[in-house]
Amino acid sequence: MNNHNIKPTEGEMEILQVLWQKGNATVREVHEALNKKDSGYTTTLKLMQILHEKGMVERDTNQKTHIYKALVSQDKTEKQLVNKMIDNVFNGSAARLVMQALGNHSASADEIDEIKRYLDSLK
Amino acid sequence: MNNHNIKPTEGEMEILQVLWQKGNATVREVHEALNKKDSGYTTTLKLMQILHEKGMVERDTNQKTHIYKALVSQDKTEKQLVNKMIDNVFNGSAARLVMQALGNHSASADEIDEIKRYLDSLK
DNA sequence: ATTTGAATACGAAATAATTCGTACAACTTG
DNA sequence: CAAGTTGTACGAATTATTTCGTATTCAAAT
Repeated sequence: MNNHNIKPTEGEMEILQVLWQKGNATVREVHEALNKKDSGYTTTLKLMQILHEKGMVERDTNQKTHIYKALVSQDKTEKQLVNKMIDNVFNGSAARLVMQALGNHSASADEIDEIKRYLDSLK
Repeated sequence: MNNHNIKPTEGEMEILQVLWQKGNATVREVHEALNKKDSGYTTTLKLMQILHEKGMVERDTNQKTHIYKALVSQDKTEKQLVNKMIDNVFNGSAARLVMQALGNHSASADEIDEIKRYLDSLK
């Protein structure tokens, strides 16, 4: 099995987000998308280089300005983080996490309908 | 407002879990509940002392063996972590987190039923 | 061609988190 | 009561993560 123990740090996750959203991007684009006032350009660069070392992103170095692209799948990475949270925080109960997530302002009526439809499709 | 920026680390969370579950416990009880083969008793002790410094737990020091109890609410702490994940990982969409959590082996048929009942109760 | 600006490389400092070693205090119990 | 056991205290080592400083390269503009 391939992508076994990917465990992006928090900083790495922020960058992966941007790459997933944009498809591919330069360091500057990522840095600006993140719009961090508390850390500089070279910090973002370094983090992206680390992601590359770890094999989580690839980059095209044909031009002077490298272009990055995520190699790890958004879906798998998300699942991994969610599973980790289910284990660490909710004692293994996916249901408890779901209910905690829904007992939130964040879940609108529309979202709830969407989830119900999804649940039905699982049957 | 009181509990403003609680952000337990991963190790701290594990301990809080045990305290929430047991109501209160000694360091040894927590350490054994965690059953970590890779770190010793004094590590658990230290972490619990840090939790105390940070005001997340209280302890009864009347006996030689101190008895710890969580001060932060399980519900609030869980909500905080879930909201953080919704923001950081799912771009603000609770629904996406829920679906990711359910598209898992971890969600059994029983759990799915339970969630459906819960969703109905929200209407 | 020289200067300037924007990029990468990368070691190392700064910060955060975990883990441990060891001193010492308080209770067994033989 | 002496010896062993179990506990806390806490500084310091270790490890992980983030951040930065600075050298260097490349390309564009003067």
